[in-house]
Amino acid sequence: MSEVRTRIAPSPTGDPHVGTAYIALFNLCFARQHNGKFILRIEDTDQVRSSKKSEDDILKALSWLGLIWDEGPDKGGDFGPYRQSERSDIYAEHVRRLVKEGHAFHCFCSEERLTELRKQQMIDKKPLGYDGHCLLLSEGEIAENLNKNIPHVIRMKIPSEGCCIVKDMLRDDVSIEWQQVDMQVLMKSDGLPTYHLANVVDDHLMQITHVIRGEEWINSAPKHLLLYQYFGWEAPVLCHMPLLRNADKSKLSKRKNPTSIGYYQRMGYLPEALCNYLGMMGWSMPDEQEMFSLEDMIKHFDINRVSLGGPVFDTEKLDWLNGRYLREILSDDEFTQRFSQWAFQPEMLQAIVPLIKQRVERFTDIAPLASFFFSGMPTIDLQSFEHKTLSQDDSKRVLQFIAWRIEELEAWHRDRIEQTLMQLADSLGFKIRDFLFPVFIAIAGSSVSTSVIDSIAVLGLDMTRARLRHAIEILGGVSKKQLKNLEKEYSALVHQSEQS
RNA sequence: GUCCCCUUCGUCUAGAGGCCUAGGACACCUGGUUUUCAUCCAGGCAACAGGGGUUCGAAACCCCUAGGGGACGCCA
Repeated sequence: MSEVRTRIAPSPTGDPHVGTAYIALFNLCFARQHNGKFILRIEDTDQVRSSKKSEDDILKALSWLGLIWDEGPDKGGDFGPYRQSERSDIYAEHVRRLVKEGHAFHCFCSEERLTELRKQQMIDKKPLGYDGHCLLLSEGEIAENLNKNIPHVIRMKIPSEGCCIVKDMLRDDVSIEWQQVDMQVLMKSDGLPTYHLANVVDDHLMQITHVIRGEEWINSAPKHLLLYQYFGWEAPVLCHMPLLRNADKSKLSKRKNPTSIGYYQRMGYLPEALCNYLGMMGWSMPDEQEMFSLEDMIKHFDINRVSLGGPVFDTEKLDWLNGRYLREILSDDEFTQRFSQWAFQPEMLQAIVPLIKQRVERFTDIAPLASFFFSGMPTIDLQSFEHKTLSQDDSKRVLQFIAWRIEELEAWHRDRIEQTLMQLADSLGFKIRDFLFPVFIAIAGSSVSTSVIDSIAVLGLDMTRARLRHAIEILGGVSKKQLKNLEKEYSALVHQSEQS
């Protein structure tokens, strides 16, 4: 049998996600266990949302966790380039081939038509998907449309009947009717491929033998399998892992949980502890040992020990594990070293110094003033939020709106944050000073502190959101009913500001 | 709405028809150690979603029901 090759294929559209690390870990273990290779490929075909910054962050985060790849955009390999944006020609060529061989077709349908179509399908209680409108176009009409430069996409053809059997390493064969499968867009109107096409082409060209990915992909597996068939390629073995969950069992999301790897780094978790913890999500060592290194995991890895129930990503056990690493594994010297590495990161200090410099008279003033940058959640209670004009409900509302507002920011820059907060204060009709009061408490634990906007910029999205959420909980939390009302008010607010 | 997947203590899990009166761990509670606290140690609480089969025997295999989740984008 040929060499085992697995891959992780993150899309650089935000902060590095623990889910990415989770899937990377299992791909890495599987590959290593079979003396195979583990590949990192960047799926940046979404031109609008992808960024180089995010790509760099992902590479850094995975390295920090010790999840090292053998081939990737930064270290090359025999099957490059490993960044999909650099492989456009390859996809274009493959799409041409599919069209020529009659497996794919041009589609000139407008967005409006598609939206309308979906609406109608919903009413008719039919599966949602493309209706094959452009399939009826004659060659002449297609040529004419192309000549006129009408924007178009390429869609794949799907058998009209029968069903597709998806084999999976972890479960029984999954059978999905072709009628349920959409005529997926393979190439967007910007000429770039969609995930489905790029993924299949790359996995084949990069000789990936085992695709270990999240369960969310099961339903699109038929499309992928069909593409392999169209191309006449052998499909890799598929394996769909359970999804990491929020406490309410929904798919792990940043709205309900901190999901960025950077957050856990900043919260003072050791990479080996986080890695260990991810390893016990849906998997266990044969002897049920709970503390194990990446090497241990690779050595004893058995993909069949993956259990299918979606594990709740609950940090209580991570806390306990991390504590054990800290006090049982690290020697005093190592502890010292690791702690100073964590605490004295030049980047972080350089960001903080300008904020505190003008407020100190001695170095001893620094710790009390800046400790909140290095802490987890601030110690605050209901009394902390007492204010002469702002009620606790006001505070709660302000914090909730800010939490929602900042997650919509496309870039995390001080000025953007400031602008956003000012706008929000304005549209809520609060004085800036009053408006920022609960924010100070939530972020710094005190209203006597460095600029809260700069502090937010330094702390980052996930840490900020975690503190806002923490503060909201202290203020009594938000009931379902309240949440509904707040959401209503919020969307009205956003609507209003969009119009002005 | 349509389809797909999943279901063991609150949480992570063990369990491959008899070792199951269901084991371990976190959390929680109690006690001990400790000048305090933490650590550490000892103990306790706590689950096979429900119903029907198959079988001498079911947590495990099959069916139904319920619950949860996911997918249904020119996002990945």
